[in-house]
Amino acid sequence: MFNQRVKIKQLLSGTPVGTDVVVMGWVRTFRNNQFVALNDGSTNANIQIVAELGKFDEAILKRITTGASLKIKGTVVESLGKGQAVEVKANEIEILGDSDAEKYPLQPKKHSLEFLREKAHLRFRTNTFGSVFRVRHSLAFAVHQFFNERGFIYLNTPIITSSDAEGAGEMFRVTTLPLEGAPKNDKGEIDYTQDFFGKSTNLTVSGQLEGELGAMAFSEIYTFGPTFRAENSNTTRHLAEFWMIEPEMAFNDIEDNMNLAEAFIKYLIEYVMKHNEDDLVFLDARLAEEEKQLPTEKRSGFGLIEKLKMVLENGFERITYTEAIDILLNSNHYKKKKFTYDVKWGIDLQSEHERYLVEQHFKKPVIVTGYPAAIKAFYMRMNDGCEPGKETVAAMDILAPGIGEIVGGSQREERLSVLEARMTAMDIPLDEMSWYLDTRRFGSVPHAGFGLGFERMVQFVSGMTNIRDVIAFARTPNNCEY
RNA sequence: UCCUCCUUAGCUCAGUUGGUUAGAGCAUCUGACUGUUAAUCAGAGGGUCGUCUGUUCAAGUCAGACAGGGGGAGCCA
Repeated sequence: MFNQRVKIKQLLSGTPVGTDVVVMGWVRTFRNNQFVALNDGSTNANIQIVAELGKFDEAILKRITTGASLKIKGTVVESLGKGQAVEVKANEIEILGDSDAEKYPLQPKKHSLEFLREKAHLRFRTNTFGSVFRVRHSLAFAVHQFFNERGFIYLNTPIITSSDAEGAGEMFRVTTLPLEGAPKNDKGEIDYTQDFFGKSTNLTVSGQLEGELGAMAFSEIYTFGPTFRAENSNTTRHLAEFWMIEPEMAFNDIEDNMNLAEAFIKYLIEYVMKHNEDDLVFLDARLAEEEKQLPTEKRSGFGLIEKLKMVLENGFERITYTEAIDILLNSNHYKKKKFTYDVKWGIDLQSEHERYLVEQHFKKPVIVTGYPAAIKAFYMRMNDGCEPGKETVAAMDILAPGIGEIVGGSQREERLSVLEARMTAMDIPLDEMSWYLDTRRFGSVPHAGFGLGFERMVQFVSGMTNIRDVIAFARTPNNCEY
């Protein structure tokens, strides 16, 4: 058996002095021809390997370069140096893989995130991305644990869909038809009956509609999978391929929905604070360093861990859309005409408005409910007793400081006639959506759900400002390396 | 897609009003040192100044187009 090694995280957290160990990892630095800082990704902390002078061949020592992989047999000893409590005194050094020092792009120094983005295949070996992706893993694990503890069924909704009624964004087409000379029908349009599925298909933009079908049997389900949007979005918070978590709960209304979403976000944060303390401490310091470079007015004013604690300790502010508009209209910001976009009832809130509410006014996450029906999707439940012309739906968005919309959800329209009327008004073909409408025909119940953008959650918890730095291989317009 | 800024050594960046042979730190290589902590010290190599076109006696520097990237907006999660 090759692998009898001890992971560095475990080694550093209490392997007794005097133990013989096997350690493997990649060289971060090699100092003084004697001291190797070795890292295996289990933690940002390195184990110091000591190669005593004269004990090893010069030829072997020459091959210990940044990025090379080593297998070390040695003994755990108390360190004579100051930087670490223990170190491994090497008896055997095996070079598993060489790393040409002239070509290896990562140096023991600070690199820009932009540079590392172009070296996405190697950036996992840096402290920042080590921490980010360990935090991402913990968040993913916590997602499953949270729902599992509450009896939710993990439902895998399809990646390829024929439904194009969702309206969540531009879609990527899935086809096996040739680009040149695709078969045409009598109308001169591409004949999708000859395509692989016998119809036009796309990559999913949301698993929600299928998720609702599951909720109508299991009571509570969640999805957690990749989602695709072919929007030409070039921002720090959009990806063409991203991961989304979409719980859907029967016998739940909009308030239950908000309660669950808030509990969920807090659970995720709490989990990471408990299991990734070292990584958060590192990311906290990294963010503080980054913010030092910013002009004062762009700084968040508090640290990463401080922010996460504040979210855990304080409830999310809950306001209606109408209240949000009033707050904006009464703000000095508005009176001094500092908003680029005008504020009045009926508009979709612009990011500057959301940011004002979250970052200036409340200074904590805000849940906005009761949006105008005209600006929201067909499946959201019409609120009863609205003033004519001011119809609202039971929608809710959770806005987070620095990220903006992190959750979008709603109570769904369970009344068949109301839903059909809305779909007709919005030109959504009822016959194609018959399978969806069946949920309202056969034992319809009040139900609700939401979508949480996983990468935005990772951004929020890690403090990374660009979404491309919290997914392993980012897909954005004009960028599909690896 | 729109607005805006940027592109000089492997990386991070200087480069004055257009003017001789384009610099620094880190990295790399060579040597020294040997309990170092992004080791230190000495020396060396390393550049089609994003690409193309133009203005000019002369362009890293000025202008235009294109490409790539950052930030912001819209769309949203």
